[in-house]
Amino acid sequence: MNDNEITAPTNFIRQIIDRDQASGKHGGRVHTRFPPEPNGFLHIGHAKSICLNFGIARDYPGGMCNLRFDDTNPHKENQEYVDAIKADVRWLGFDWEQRLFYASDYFEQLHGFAVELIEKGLAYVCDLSAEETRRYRGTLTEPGMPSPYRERSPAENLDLFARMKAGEFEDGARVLRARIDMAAPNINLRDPTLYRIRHGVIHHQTGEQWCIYPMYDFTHPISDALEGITHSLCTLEFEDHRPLYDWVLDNISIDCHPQQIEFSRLNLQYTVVSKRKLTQLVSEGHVDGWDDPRMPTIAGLRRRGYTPAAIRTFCERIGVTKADNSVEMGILEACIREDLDAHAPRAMAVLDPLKVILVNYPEGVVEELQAPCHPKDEGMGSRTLKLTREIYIDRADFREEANKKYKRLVSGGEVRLRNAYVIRADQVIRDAGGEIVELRCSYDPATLGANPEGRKVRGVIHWVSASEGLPAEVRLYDRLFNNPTPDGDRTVASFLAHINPDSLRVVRTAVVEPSLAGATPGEHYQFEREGYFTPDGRSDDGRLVFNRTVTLRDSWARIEQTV
RNA sequence: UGGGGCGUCGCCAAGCGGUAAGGCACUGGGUUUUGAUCCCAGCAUUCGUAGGUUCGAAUCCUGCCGCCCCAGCCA
Repeated sequence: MNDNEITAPTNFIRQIIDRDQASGKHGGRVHTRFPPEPNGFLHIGHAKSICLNFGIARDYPGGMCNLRFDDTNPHKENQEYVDAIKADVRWLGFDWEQRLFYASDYFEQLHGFAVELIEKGLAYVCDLSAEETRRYRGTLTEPGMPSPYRERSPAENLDLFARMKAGEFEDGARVLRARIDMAAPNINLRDPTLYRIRHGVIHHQTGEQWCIYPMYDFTHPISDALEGITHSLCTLEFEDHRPLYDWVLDNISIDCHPQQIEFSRLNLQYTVVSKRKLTQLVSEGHVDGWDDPRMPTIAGLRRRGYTPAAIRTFCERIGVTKADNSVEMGILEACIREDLDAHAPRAMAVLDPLKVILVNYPEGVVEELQAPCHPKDEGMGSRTLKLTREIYIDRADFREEANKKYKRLVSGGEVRLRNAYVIRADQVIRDAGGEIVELRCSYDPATLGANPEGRKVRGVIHWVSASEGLPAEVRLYDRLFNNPTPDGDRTVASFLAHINPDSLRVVRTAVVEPSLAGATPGEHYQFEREGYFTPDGRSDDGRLVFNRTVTLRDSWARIEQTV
């Protein structure tokens, strides 16, 4: 393989499409769709589907991808979710152009196809209760029993279905069912429900126009066909539904038959990617909302400081297969570090301040120093640092004694202040309790942009002026769960048992360099030696607030443990 | 014990009968005013397993084992 060759995304679905293109299937068209149900926020698993569907549309000549809300269950859905989903898809960098659809756009047509099935004797109105229906369905190993209403005439079914639509029956009193095979080994084919009655709900798109709502298995294939979808991509759990998808299209008068292809959903370690569980985290207050930076939602990742490019890279890296998977967080983290390392301007922030007085530095002087915003990208310009007699360094960057592996400040030792001078620790000041409260250091005026002669400094540490620095609140996030598969543990009652109590640490004492005064949400910074951070508005008392996106890789952490 | 899927390095994943890509992680070494980045090197005689077909099998066939999904008037 050539060095410069970029491996284009390849997966079994694209291979199928390649073959279809070669054979002229679908007239050479490639048309996909992303069909979320607006009953929650999009999460990283949806991002995989979005990147797959929109990515295919982008990469094939004339390819298109629709955004379609699968809104057939008004009970759980609402406009807030519709709006959030649209915003998230756009933010991820994808465009459905003029093709924004709702399954509810097709309610009239769907109804017409249901009537057609009834007329053909392929659907019937069933009066069994939900409970009875379940009993009649049989089990995984035993065939079901035909409903007593299965042999109703088309005329009677037509009449009953019309009255269902007219609102004559209560919720649950009757349903419309496909008439397929009650003994089918595939349970989905045992006369599945096509329509149910739902009174008193206001659908976010159709209001109170309907009191009967079509089921997914009936709606989805028809919606796909109506939109001219060529490849209908969905997750593995729908594999068993494919015969039904095909049955619907084979038995109604429609001239398009998309191909359903299933792929495995994403499982991300140390989190949950199930809308039900994410909803529970939000509704029970375990997190602050759908956009809590610990959530694997698109909104949460955005607020955490993830970029669309990083998420897209991630989706490309994890690939698309039919194998069950459990993706390590490390892959997602590597993607965001890669993006931010190249694009985030650098800054200095001290999270756990320890005051340092530069005893030989003049009082009252504010020295302006220029520092590059990026060590490798001069185009990113520079910012002004302000050095004063009193500064802060991080408590972890000083030790009274340490072996040679410790490359920071030690008593009597020298270290460089990043982008500034070399200093030497001369004296440690303690409070009554013996805790170190201040360091007296001397700086070497000859070391600005130059190494000291004849000596070697141990390392480089970051700092912020005590008087010129800005107070800030920094939120340090960790994994939301302390178990790699919180929802796969059958020994606990609920995945909630694995919530990490330390997933959020709020640091209110941080001080950041003055150039960050105008930092705004949506920006990304690398706080040197600390990690990547993104502004998150202001605290109640007006302090800057930063969310930690991800730490820097830290090989010292490992070394330190072995010392 | 019905039906549908899946099993290639710690994780993800190429491979599609010609003799195991790549990424993440990990381990060494180099550069470095971020213990970051970057660079260089190492990291599956083996593809769930047992047979078979073949000059040749991760790729084809058969058996076995393991894991996932399905009994909503959810999607």
